[in-house]
Amino acid sequence: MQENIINTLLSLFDVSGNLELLYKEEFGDILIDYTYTEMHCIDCIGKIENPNVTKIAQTLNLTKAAISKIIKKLTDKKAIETYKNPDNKKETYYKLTKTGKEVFDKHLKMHETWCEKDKEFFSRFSSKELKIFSEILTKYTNLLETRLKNIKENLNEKGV
Amino acid sequence: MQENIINTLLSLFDVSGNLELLYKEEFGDILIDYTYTEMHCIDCIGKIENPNVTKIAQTLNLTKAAISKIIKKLTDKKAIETYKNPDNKKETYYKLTKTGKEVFDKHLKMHETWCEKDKEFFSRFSSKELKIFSEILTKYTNLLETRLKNIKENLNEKGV
DNA sequence: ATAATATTGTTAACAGGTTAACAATATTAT
DNA sequence: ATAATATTGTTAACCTGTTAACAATATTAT
Repeated sequence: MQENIINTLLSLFDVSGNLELLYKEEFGDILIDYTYTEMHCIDCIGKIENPNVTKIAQTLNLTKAAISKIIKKLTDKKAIETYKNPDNKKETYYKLTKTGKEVFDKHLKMHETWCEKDKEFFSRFSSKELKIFSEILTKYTNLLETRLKNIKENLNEKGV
Repeated sequence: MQENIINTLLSLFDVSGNLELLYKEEFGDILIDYTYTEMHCIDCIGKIENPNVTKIAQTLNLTKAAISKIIKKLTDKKAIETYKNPDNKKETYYKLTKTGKEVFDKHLKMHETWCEKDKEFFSRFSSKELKIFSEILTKYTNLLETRLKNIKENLNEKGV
């Protein structure tokens, strides 16, 4: 049984590497002008408080260098614009333009559609079953997340 | 509840994008001379029958171009060598050298260690709970796998 | 106050993948 | 048999991310 679960998890990991493909075929029309990451960056900018390169990078689990480049593209596409805090000359913040807001809304809609599909799938199971599933899944995910976080912190410390 | 599960799945997908990091910190010493994909390529060559670029690509869910490059590196590192079927001038097959076999064995060992850790985690739950978890996880994974397969087939057809 | 340290965001160089075009060989249809 | 089609594996050009080095600014310790 456990062997079984572990193999299934590996398959799931494998599939998840191609989530972008699923997304594209589902929402290709909307995604035409923005890449997967660009859209998530827009989502992030629309959601967090005073987003700057560093915060976005942390949220999306990417490097600042990567975000820096994406920001440039989004600026060129006029999806975002910058603003500053007069007390801080170092940090630059971003907000959505009208265009950016439209993309943001479309993405929200996509996300909902995605969730609907998943919900339909899960509605087949009893709430008791779902509770058990959710509990184990959450604990397993937390385990991996914790391990990852530790590794990343260690890497940073070594960097110092 | 379902919302909850969906979000957890998204977190898990996110983590799974960094599996390589977990692997590296766990098995860094062994991985020093071979990248994550190179190792999986070696694993593949050790496991499948008459492996050629095409088969390996299918197994690892990568393009032939990617495998072609990795094959070159593994050949340079003397981890693999080629052989031919006298009846077929087109296909080239690969097998592990002694060095390659050593890497293969190490990888098997790593995989076992990985499984042990997971098993330890799952041993906390009752077999009834695990059964439910396994069932839902398998069905969900199959759903995604099927959807992905269809998309990839469609892409190929468009290519024709 | 000032020196030491840390943080922010950019850039160049690189890594590892993709797509598209291709030559060589195999397979299929006629 | 031969022509049309498909498959194999390589390559060049590209894309998206990373690491490492950096200038500019903020923060902290003395």
